[in-house]
Amino acid sequence: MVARRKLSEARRIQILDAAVRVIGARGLCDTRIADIAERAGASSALVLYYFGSKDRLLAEALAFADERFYAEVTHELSQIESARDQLVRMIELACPDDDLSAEDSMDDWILWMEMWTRAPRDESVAADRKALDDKWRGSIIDIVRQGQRRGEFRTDVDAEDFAVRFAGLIDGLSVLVVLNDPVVPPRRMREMCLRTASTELGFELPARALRRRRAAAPARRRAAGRVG
Amino acid sequence: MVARRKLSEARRIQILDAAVRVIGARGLCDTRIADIAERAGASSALVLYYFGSKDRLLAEALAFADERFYAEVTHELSQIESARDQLVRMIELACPDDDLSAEDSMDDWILWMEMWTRAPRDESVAADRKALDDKWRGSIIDIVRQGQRRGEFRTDVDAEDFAVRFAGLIDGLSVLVVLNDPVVPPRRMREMCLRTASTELGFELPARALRRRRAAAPARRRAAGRVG
DNA sequence: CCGAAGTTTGAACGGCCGTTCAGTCTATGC
DNA sequence: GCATAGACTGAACGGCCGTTCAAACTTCGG
Repeated sequence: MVARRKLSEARRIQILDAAVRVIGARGLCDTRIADIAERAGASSALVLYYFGSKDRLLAEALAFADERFYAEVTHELSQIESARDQLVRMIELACPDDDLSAEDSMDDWILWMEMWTRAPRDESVAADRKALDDKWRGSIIDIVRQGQRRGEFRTDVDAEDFAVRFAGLIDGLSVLVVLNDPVVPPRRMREMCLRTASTELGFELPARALRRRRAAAPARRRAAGRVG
Repeated sequence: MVARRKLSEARRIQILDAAVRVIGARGLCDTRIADIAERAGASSALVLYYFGSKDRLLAEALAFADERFYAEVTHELSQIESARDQLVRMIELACPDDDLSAEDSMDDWILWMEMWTRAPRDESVAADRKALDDKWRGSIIDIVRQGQRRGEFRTDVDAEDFAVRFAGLIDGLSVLVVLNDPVVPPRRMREMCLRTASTELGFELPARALRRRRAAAPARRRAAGRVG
C-alpha cells in the first residue's frame, strides 16, 4: 500500500510535468486534457481520475512549475556564501536561456506569464502567484540585507524598495526575451540586470559574470520519461 | 453608399470596443463571440459577418486597444514642450489607475498581457506586439534625446539603453498593479518610476508630480453606447 | 488463491460555441 | 416605386472536448 502510494505520487508528478510542457507549447487555453494524457503516456480518463477536473489540473500545473523553479534557485543559492555571488547567480538563473534548450527552459517563464493572465479570474492561481512573488522578492531582500551586513553592498539602499524595482525589471525584460524580441536577447537582459544591481548596490562584478554564457544548466527536467 | 461605409465602420469600432471590454473582463480564452455581440448590441452572426472568424476578431481587438492607448499618449505628449514634463506625464499615463475607474482603464494593460501569452502562437499578434513595443520604446528614446539636447537631462546616459530598462520596469511593475498586489499599489508604481527616471536622467521632479493622484483621465471610452 | 482496494481504459454522452445559411429588413440609386 | 446591395438575424449544424461510467486489470494482504 505504501508502494502504491509512491507509485501514484509518481504518476501525479509525471502528469504535472507533462502538463507543464504542453502548456508551454500550446498555451494555457489551447491545452487539452488529451494532449497532457498523451505526453504522460496515459488516457484522458486517468488524468481526470487524479485531478478531478481540468481547472484543478491546470492550476496545480502552474504552481508546480514555478515552485519547482523556485526550489532549484533556493537550493543553488544556499551553497554560495558571498551575497554578491548569490545575486549574480540568481540573475543568471532568472534569465531565460539562449542555448539549444530554448524550448525547454522557456516553459517556466511562459507559465509564469500564463499565471498573470489567469490570476484575475482564479483565486487559487492568484494566491499561488502572490505567494511565489513574495518569496522571490523576499529572497532578494535577504541577499541584499546580508550583503549590507557583510559590507559587500552599500548600506544607504532600502532593501525592500530595491527588491521591488529589481524584480519588476526582471519580469519586464523577461517578457521580451521569452517572446524572442531581437531588441533584448538573453545576453543583453543578463548584462542589464547585472549592471543595474552592481551600480545600485555598489559592488564590482566578478570578471566571469559578463563573459560567461551560463553555467551548466541544472540537470533537471527530462528526467520523467514515458512509462512503458 | 458612402454613408453606408461610415455606418459600417462605426459598427466595426463598436464591436471592437465591446471585444476589448469583454476580453478585459473574462480573459481572452474565455471570451465568446456571443458575449461580444451582446455588449455591442448585435447578433453573433453579425460579428462574424464583419470579422470573418473569431481569431481575426480577437487579434484585431488586441491591436485596437493598444494602438488607441498609444495614440492617446502620443497626442497628449505632443502638447507638452519640456522633455521632463513629457516623461512625467508619460509615466502617469502608463500607470494603471487607482480610482473608481479601475475596471475601465485596466483593460488596456490586461489586453497587453494577453498579447504576451498569445504572441508565441500567433504571428500577427506577435508582429503587432513588437510594433507597439518598438514605438513605445522609441517614444522614450525621443524624449530622452530631446531632453539631453535641451540640457534638461544628463548627457552621459545612453538613451536606447535607458529606454529598454525603463520600459521593462514599467511592464514588470504594471503586472503587480493590474493584479492588485498590495505590495505595489498604483501610487507606488508611479513613485518608483518617477524616482528612477529623475535619478538616472538627473532632473528635479516637479513638485506636483509626487503628490497628485492623477490628472483628469482622458475622456475616452464609454463613448460608444448601445445602438438602440 | 481470493477478494478488496487501487489503477487504468475505451467508449459514449452531452453541452457548448464557432460557423453557416437562407432569408428578412432597410435604404439608396435610378 | 422598384430593384439592388448592404446590414442584419434566428435557427440549425457539426465538431470538439471535458466528463462520466462500467468494466478490466493489477497488486497485495490474509
